[in-house]
Amino acid sequence: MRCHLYSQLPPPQNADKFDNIGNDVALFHHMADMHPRPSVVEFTKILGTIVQMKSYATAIYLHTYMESKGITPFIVSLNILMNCYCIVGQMGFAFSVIGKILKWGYKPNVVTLTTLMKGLCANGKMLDAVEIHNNLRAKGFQFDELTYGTLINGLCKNGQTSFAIQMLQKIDGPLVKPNLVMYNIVIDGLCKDGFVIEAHDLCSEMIAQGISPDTVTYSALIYGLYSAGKWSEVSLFMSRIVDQNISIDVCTFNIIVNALCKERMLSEAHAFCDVMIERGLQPDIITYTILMNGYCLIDEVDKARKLFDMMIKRGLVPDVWSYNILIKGYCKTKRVDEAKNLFGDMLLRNLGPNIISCNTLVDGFCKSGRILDAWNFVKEMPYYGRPPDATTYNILLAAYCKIEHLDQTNALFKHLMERVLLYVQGNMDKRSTDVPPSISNCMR
DNA sequence: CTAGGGTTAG
Repeated sequence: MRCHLYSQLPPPQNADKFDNIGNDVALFHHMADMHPRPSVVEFTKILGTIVQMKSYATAIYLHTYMESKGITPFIVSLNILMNCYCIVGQMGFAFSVIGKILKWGYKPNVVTLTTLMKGLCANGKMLDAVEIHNNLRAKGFQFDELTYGTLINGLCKNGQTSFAIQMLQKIDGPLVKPNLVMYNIVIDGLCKDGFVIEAHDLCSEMIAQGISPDTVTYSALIYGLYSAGKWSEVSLFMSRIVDQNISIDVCTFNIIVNALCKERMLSEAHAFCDVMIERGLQPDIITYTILMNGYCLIDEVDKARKLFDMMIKRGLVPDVWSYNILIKGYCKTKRVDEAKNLFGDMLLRNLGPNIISCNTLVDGFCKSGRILDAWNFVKEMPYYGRPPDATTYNILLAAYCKIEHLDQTNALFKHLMERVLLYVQGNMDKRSTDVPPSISNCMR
């Protein structure tokens, strides 16, 4: 079976990004053959550029290549290598970089250890990170403010906000002091945990310490206040921001606009966008997506579509999220064919889909009573690079049970159960290999 | 002179 939507896919739009990396790789190879050879600092600069472009595997490869060419790495290039292994989740290799550092006669420095700890925090080894800190601290190793920022963030993101607060209070020494970034992380953590009052108190404490809140602080607090339904406080903040001309960025505006949209206050949301534009800030793709979501929430899909088209006219490239919101809006108002058209549009422009786009459509077909269309679409999904997952089968089963009152002799139901069984078995054999590698690389 | 910490939408 072949799907024509898939065969019409244009070449990947990030092709020139690959070219840039290709240039860097070629330059790196070329430099390795030059006489006299450039210093390791020059090689390291290229590694840094490649890491900036998030091509961690390439950076790892080039460092290995460098070593094979007899170029002695130094502490900075090894720290970059450590960071790459941490980001791709290869913590075993990350630890082996410590061995390399010692082998070449260097000592792991504060950057090495901070990078390693960040990797541990991000890969479910929070306790190991804290333990490394405690052990080395007991031996007199001096960490800096970036280390504590990393650890405090790790604690908050791993559901240990109270521990993070303890750490924040404990580090108040002559060499390392709590700074704005640390406070912002904890304030955000408290807000996300639903402790808005405590977050607000911590903010006051921070101000008392002589640290002024910035746009990140305001973002976290406003997000927390509106999540907790504290609307009078949110509007207090908003009017303070407008009256005192407090400098905030697009991100903070987006949080406010989102809060207004969730409350179905679309005209107020538009008014806030105007304030934003008056202050010289351009609405970005997230602003548009938030507004579109607001219109879909009140079933005004055509207004959402208008915004979508306007956004494209302004030269912004929609992403898979903005498509998904509009697809969901069409499905919700039982205009599934328009949703499917948009889905095809997304495919042709090579901007998706992801599994959520697919499941939204499946759900849309089901909710419109078109279970056969839903089923046919599920069969197409592997050709879009998104084979059905557990959610897909949940949607189908729920819809089926509702419509057919669980007639177990029905052929479609039998077929569906077979597929569910296959899916479960497949996941037992090889977890997380849902996406075939061939077409998954252009998806997000 | 090259390396390490924080915020937003489904």
